[in-house]
Amino acid sequence: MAPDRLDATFAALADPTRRAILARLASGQAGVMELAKPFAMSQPAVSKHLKVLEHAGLISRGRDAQRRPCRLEPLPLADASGWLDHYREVWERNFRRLDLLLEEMKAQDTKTKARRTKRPPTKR
Amino acid sequence: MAPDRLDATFAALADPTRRAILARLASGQAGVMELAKPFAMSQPAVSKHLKVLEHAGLISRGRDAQRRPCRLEPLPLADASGWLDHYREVWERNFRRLDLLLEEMKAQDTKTKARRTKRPPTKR
DNA sequence: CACGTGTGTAACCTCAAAGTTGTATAACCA
DNA sequence: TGGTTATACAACTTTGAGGTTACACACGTG
Repeated sequence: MAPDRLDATFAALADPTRRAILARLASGQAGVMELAKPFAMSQPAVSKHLKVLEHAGLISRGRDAQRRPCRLEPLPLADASGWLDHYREVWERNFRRLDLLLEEMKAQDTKTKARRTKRPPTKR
Repeated sequence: MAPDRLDATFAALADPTRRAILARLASGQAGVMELAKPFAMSQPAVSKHLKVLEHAGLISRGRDAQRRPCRLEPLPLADASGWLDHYREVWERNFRRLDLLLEEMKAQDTKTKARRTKRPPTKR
């Protein structure tokens, strides 16, 4: 799973227009005009979004006369999902191990020690 | 789950430096200097990345003397993961229903019909 | 108090993303 | 053939992301 691939996938997903396009494509393939209709934006703009999605491997395109229908390509979604799940799992394992608490205790200890060695010239 | 929130989350995850920071934080909280060490980049640059992550709600920050330790905040990860899983599921359901195949058959039929009505003046 | 350390902020540069309009290409339709 | 439809491409503008350096501020230490 190349990092560049994840870069492209997450960057593609960061735009609400592109997520909406993917959502639409989840219910079947569609042409550019059909995809562009719901958006207050020109057709070239949508074509650019499609190019981004295609470059990220999230969609692929076919031919039907002068139309270039788009279809969803779920593998990059699976990769991204895998990355997220991996780190969520790691985090939860660490949370269960109470590493966080231990680190906070250590920090607290350091602070206390520091305060202790600093006390002498203060009020009293 | 507001769309802006997903925007911020995915945008934050689109940068390899930030993903690496999150990976590091998965094994416990850390200060800015500690996080900056592995990267060929200045401390302010790392601070900017941390600001992005914090704004996306992916990390939160505490106080330990002059240090501002960062800790992973997994909820946005769960949201993003949920979005991905949802659309993967929808896509797979559609795939099982063979919608794709049906649409391709329909397209094929249209093309055939068109070719049929166009034939007359051609060879034969 | 003076100093070093850890961080945040400001001003700046560069580049690419996201949109626009206008035009070209390609396939169907009359 | 000429016209319409679906799409791509090119050139341009604006905005923001990601990096830099220089500097300010807060806090613990000698």
